[in-house]
Amino acid sequence: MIKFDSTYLNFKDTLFCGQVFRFKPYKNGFMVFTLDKAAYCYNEGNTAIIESDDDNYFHNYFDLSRDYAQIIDSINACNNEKVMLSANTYKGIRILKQDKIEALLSFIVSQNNNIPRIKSIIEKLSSTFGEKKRFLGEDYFAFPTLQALAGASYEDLKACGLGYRAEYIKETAQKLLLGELLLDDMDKLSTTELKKSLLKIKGIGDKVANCVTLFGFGRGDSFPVDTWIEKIYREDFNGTLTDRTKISNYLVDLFKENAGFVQQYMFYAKREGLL
DNA sequence: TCCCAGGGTGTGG
DNA sequence: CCACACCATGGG
Repeated sequence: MIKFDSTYLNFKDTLFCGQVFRFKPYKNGFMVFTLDKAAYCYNEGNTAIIESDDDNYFHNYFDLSRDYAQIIDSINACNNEKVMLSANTYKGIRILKQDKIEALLSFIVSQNNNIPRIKSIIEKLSSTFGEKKRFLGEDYFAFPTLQALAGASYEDLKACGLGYRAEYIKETAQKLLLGELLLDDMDKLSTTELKKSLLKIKGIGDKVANCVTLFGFGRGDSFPVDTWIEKIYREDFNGTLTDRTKISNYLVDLFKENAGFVQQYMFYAKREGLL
């Protein structure tokens, strides 16, 4: 069990802010699934509590070694009211350090899709192709192995709701399985070079690449721009650019290594109606 | 029925 | 380089 101050760790906001898709309400909090692991997470008073069978893994997963007070302080020096309001309201969000492969495949699913459907597709992929597991008396399914996804038929993949993304998932799983894509070797690349490498994968454009560098590789100098962020840029930054790649580059340049955190605070704030 | 969703690819200019 | 049709699917 892990106990942690809840000032910068709010499970509801961290899970619902759109960075992750495998979790469900459970008792006083949530059950969170990643790869083949599970954790029961809840806030109680000023304490955040994580019960799992692999505390080391979840300590890293929830990014517990990072000083979020420093990030919030740094953002509060930016002199932009909308940015500061978002960050201070949702300072309980942490950027999860997700598994690279799970993040990459999950955000391929996310393209031109909405969050409830992304969740349901990934759940169905897991229940169809993943190993059945059990934690705290609850059944769940592990994220599918590369072997399972690479060997799946398009028919079975589409039955999970993937639509035209089925071929992206299968082809990417095959490349990962065969070692044609070595994500761990890409850790040493600069973020610019890393994005360039990810863009070579069919099904990954600038937005998904930014999600993978941020949520899978922990690169703060990423700013995924989707329809919501484009709206924020237009309405809350009074921006005039229309090309999403240029908008992303502009915002990364503005917030540097904290860009990804700003992105997530504001994305959630916009969706929650705060902005 | 059309529009939208954490967009991307392929083609034609 | 840019514009635009098209890509499955389900909810509003």
